[in-house]
Amino acid sequence: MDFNTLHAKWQKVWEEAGVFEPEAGKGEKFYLTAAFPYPNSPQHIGHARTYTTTDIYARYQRMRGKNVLFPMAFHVTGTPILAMAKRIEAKDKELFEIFEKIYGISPETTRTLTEPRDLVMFFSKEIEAGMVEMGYSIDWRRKFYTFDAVFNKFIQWQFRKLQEAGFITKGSHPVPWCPRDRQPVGGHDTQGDVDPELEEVTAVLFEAGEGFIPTITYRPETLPGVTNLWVNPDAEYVLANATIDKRGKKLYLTKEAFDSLAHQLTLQKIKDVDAGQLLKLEATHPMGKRPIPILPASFVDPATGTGLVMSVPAHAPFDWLALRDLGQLNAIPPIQVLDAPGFGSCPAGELCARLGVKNQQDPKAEEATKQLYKLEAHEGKMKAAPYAGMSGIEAKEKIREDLLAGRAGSPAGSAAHPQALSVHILANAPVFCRCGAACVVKQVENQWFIDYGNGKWKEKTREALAGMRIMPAGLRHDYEYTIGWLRQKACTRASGLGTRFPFDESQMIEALSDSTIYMAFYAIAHIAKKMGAGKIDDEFFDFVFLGKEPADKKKKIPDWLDARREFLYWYPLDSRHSAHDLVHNHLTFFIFNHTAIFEKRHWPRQTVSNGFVTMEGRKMSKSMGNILPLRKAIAQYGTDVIRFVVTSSAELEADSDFNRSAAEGVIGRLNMLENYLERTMANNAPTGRDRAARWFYSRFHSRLRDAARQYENFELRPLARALLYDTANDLQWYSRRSQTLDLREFFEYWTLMAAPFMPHVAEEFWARMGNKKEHAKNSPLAVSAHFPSADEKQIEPSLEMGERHLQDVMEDVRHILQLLKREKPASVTLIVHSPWKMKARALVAKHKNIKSVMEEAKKDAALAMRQPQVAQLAGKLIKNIGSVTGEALEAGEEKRVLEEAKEFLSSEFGGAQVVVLDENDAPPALAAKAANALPGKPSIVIA
RNA sequence: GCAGGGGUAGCAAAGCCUGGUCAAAUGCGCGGGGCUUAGGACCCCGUUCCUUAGGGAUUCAUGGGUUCGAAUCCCAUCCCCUGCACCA
Repeated sequence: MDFNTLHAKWQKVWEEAGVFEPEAGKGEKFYLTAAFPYPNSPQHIGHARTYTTTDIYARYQRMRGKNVLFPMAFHVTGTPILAMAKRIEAKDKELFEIFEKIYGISPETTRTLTEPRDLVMFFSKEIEAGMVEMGYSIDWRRKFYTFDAVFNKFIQWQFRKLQEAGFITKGSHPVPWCPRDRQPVGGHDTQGDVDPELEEVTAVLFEAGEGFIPTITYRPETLPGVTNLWVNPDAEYVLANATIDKRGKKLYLTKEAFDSLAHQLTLQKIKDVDAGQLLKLEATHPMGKRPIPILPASFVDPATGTGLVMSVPAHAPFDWLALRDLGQLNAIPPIQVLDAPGFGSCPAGELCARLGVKNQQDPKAEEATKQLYKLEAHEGKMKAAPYAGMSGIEAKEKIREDLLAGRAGSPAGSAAHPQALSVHILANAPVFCRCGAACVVKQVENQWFIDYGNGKWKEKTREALAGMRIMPAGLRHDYEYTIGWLRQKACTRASGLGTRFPFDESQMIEALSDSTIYMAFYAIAHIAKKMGAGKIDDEFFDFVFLGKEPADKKKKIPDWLDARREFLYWYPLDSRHSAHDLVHNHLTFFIFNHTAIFEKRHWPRQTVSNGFVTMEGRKMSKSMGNILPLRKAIAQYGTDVIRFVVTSSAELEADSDFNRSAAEGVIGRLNMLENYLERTMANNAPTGRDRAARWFYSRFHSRLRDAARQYENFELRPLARALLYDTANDLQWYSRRSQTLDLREFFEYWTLMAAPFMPHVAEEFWARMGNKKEHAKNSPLAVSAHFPSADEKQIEPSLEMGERHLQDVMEDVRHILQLLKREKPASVTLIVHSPWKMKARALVAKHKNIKSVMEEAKKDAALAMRQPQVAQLAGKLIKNIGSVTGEALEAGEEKRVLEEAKEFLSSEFGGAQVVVLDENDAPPALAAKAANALPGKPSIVIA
């Protein structure tokens, strides 16, 4: 089959028939959407997973007779496209290389894409073409871009609604920041695409000299154990005035720390301070007011934190090592704060000794630190009041709180000055901006938020969630958890494409905030586009989405009514699809915002999240260069093959793998099916339903029976397996077993069963079978045919069991031949057990112990007369009790199966004579053998 | 740290909820055979170890437990993966 001509051929037919352009109001609707793409590069096979899953569902629902709407648009909001355009303008070598090597875009083409809008149009066209080639049943009439003027109006309306509801707030907020570009940095702005990670830490303030020495720590709970502070003797320090809570406070910092922290604290330099001067000072412990000496240490990095470090030698291996290196361990004895199991009064020292850590430069010091932190956090018990008895983790939180409130160590709990500051750092520092500057943390003022922390809103969202179907079901917990911890979400940025923030037009609404209710916009997108942005205002949206009458009734022109009708018809959204990484943000925001804006009857009904796609078992990444662009894959393997592999090689929630051999396996089986179809259509195939044919149809119809449920529940992997692999194996067995080839009925049903997965192949098969169908309900096109239900009359479990029995017997015969090292036996005699053995088997299955079996056996004439044999048989059966509890072939059926298969068995065993006997009819010479026959296991005699 | 998922034969991956028919599906890989001038494709058989009659032994991260019986249930331990936001 030539897949490339196949998809073009049928897509044209579908387009002409307009099957993907549903009209509102026609019958029962089904509305589903998938997360729209961000067009900053062509899509790869990973993107195909979500869209194909969505499309399979759409096609299935269409075959259930629903009026299905599956629209698509482009999400151009945000900064990455701007950043990319800039890089192209700067002739960024790496980017040009990625475009050329991975996506096959020539440098000449790339060079022209310096305008963000051109970039968007270039890639969105590419993506759209790929989606069309994939056969997605999308209604493209509703396409839009999130920078379209009409869409801007819609989003501004949404934000005014949020504002009215009290969900928009303003405040300050820490962000990763490039001091040179004076812009926030995301992962796409950094060298090596590193995501800057923010972390909140505690800077403890020690009074010293003219002001305070701030030291940043992850372990405030060890503060009572501070014996000294560390200063890097080679670093340059400054004294700076910091404004904290509108009060000035003088802080000592390294120059590097000053430059970095100035972005999140209000700092003014007062003067330079020599490290030597600092070393002469003495600090005061914030909790006990005891004097703390200041000592030199080389391990202190001037660029990390404040460039000054507190020393807790009892619990921090580095501190202990540094003190030892200075020879000060005796002069400054460690102070124990936590009791840890297996350790004495100085865990850090003891651990360093155990691990043989040489000095503060030894890499093993790092390991010791990790080990000890982990142990003490969980199993450590605080010694000092008022924290005595708390674990390390509990104390950490408590002490931090007390320090920030200025009440640590003061029994009265009097809130004086804060004894510590909360500071953000880059946990994975150093991170460099593409411009080369090291990134810092900036406290952005006047930042706008959507307040997902609002309790009432959370409640409403939980209510919406409770009414939704979540696929896979296990993710419900994740949604609940996310709703719980969501707080204020920064919703604006200084730059980017998209929509201007209505309450501060200098700000742009960021990407996760303008994509929460756009599914409603699709419903009216084609009408809004026609009307134009100039004719659209808040009253329009109020009317269309909320049913609120405009002040001036004359505004309600037909377009308004049409839009309202479309919205009421399509909403609520029946199914929302995305990859599972969006559960924690987008999908939860989506539920939140629906409850904020829309009436309850318009809240969403379902979300479906799928895993990613790996390439030959490895994660796809630019750096590994193993990204397979979708359109390249289509050209190579064909649309339906990709659709099938990406959706069926793993459970919905797991990552699926795309690999050559899987794709080739699918192609091979499709070719085989096509081959069978040709033979079926050739009309000279011997028809008629022998035992093997009935077995085949029994199996097929039970699969078909399960298929509807599997489509509905996204059990695509087992469904796909049944559809292709198991069915192919059955076909092979059928054709090996039987002289007939009666597959017309199979193909009519199979084609429709496979159509959601492989619409092009299905359409082709459907057409080749002619326009008169003999079994399934006919329809001019498979795409709009009715999904068939199974013919349950053809499902015969005993037939399947019989065939299974035949295979078991064949396996046993083969095993024996192997042991005998024989290839061509002269004869194979199969001796079927006596009827009384079935009775005995039933008793064993019931009682599961010999004693009861024998008691029951006495009551049965046939068994009572041969008690010793019954006992022996029961003993044998009980040894393998599992095989007895299952169903067995009825009496007589076992022999019938073998009798009917004699000829087949003979040909399978090199023409041997095959004889089937009853145990009672066995000749005396075989009597001993015959006695071994068991239900389900005939005695086999090979000669 | 918090939350979630996982560790099964050479690899991938089912089975686990509802214990027994599980030496454990299926696909790939590998070995043998058939077909073929040969190769490929395709078909058949095999793929823990032992076994000249369909049998036996030891396996499902590790260690314990429950049970007549555990890959499946319970406890503990070790290891791996993902997300934790202002970023699409």
